[in-house]
Amino acid sequence: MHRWSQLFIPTLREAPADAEVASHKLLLRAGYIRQLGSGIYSYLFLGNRSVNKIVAIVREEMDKVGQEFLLPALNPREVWEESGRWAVMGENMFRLKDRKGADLCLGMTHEEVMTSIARNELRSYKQLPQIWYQIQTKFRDEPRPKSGLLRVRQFIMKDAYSFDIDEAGLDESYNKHDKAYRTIFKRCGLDFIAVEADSGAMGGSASQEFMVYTDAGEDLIASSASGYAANLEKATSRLEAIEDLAPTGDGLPELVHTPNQRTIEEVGTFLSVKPQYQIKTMAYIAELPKADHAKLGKTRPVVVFLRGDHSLNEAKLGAISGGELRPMTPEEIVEVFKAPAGYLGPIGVEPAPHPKKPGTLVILDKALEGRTNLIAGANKEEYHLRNMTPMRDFKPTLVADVRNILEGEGCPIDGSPLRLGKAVEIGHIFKLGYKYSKSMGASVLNRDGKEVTPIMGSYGIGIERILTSAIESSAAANGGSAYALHPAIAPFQVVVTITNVRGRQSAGCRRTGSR
RNA sequence: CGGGGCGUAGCGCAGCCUGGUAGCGCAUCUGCUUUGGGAGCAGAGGGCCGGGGGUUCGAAUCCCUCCGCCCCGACCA
Repeated sequence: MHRWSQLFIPTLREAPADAEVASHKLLLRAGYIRQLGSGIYSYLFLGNRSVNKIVAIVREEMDKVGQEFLLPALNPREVWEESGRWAVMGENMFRLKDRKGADLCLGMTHEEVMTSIARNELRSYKQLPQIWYQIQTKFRDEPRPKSGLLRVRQFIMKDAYSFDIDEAGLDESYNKHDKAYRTIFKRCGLDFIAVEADSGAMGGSASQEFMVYTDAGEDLIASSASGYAANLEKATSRLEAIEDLAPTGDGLPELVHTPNQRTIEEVGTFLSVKPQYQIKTMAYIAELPKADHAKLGKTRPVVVFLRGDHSLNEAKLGAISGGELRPMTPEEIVEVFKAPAGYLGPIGVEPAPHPKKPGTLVILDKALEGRTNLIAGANKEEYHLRNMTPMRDFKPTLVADVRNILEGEGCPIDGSPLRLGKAVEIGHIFKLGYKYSKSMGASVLNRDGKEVTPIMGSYGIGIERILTSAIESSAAANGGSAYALHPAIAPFQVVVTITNVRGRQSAGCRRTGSR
């Protein structure tokens, strides 16, 4: 039992001006945390109690599937060189030198260290599967720490790693984590949602993020009543069928004079055609990764055709094009299209025959598949074309889903309306594959006495994010100025307060309060 | 890193434009009163005005520079 009057709980009537999001203000005001620097926070008594309770829940559930380790936060350069991430992590990694001048870094994640242990110790398939986890402080020199505890440079993560003999084993380890995570978040009282995530350049076969809807979040996710849920970078939707325009003239592409009509809106108004009957042309340059330089060159033009009222999802496009995307300069546009922006379209653009072959990568968004008689730029100043029909009048390098879905569109499972909203990621489970076990040379002997590379998974939970997202959710339901935590993660479950000091009975209770 | 903003008492702010060495609310401390919903009255303490340099008789106020923090964009727990 603690006596409030003797505790250090520095509450604030007013939130410091630096605090923007609700959880940040409230954590400060309730005396849970204090800021030390950008993205660096001290957890005071109350904050630490909550964190400890969350950690206890995480540990309890994780002990059901794995074994707890504690790895060093201070890592020598060598292991990170082996995986290639000493270079990849760039500025995000805190680096330092020891007195002898040797390079060290502060761990941002621990695939390398875990794999080095696995490599040194695991010899036989009989030792697999293994699930090793830890609850430890991570360091990341974020480009922009923000929103209080939501995005910081030092935070507590539960990170777990699985080693299996084959994919079936990985599936099992992955599913165990999926289950454990759901239990953990439920016990913490969170209203969470599991979404399909972009596995990105890491090249894993599956990846799931656990998200909590909140405006303070940085991700956009879509979900529907059917149970479908996905990160916007992955989300697809069912579109209502559109009855195409009737062809004009002979039904073949027909030039229309459209002086000074450049945007979708302008052309639409000018020709009295809604945006969904138009083709939007987007022009990018992909700065390709070094591995592709020999084959595809340093950069390649990427041209995308979208439905007029749709917007491009750069993450989806980036996954297809590879490399970093940037918009074309006016000069580059003229080079590729032979026309200035405002009149761009498919005709005359030379598509690469295959995504892996050099040349302009031309992508037709799936939403335009099967459409006919669309309006598009003519690649000729002051002209557009009617009757444009994809695949008949032009062929892209490939057809792909590269658009952003919109709120209310039908979900791909049963067509029920999609809810789109910002969310915070509280956990992520990820089928890693062989990336680290291979690059770092981990292997075990299989049943046949042959050396095989174990397959890995990695799984993370942001401890503080459980706290912050819980507060964000509660604050949102209370007008932003108040919150309540689930007893499982609240610093205290019961506070006894005397409301009438004159009442002898209650005054006498002072010393007998319970936890 | 690019763009925007801020840095004056523990917290929230005013003063800066139109230089004359600092003020308000809350909090804190003392005393008295009060006591069923974050008390009232009276009094008190507390400020390197982010750091350094410059202009000036004189700088919180003007100029230069550095530092820090927040917000908007590329990352991820």
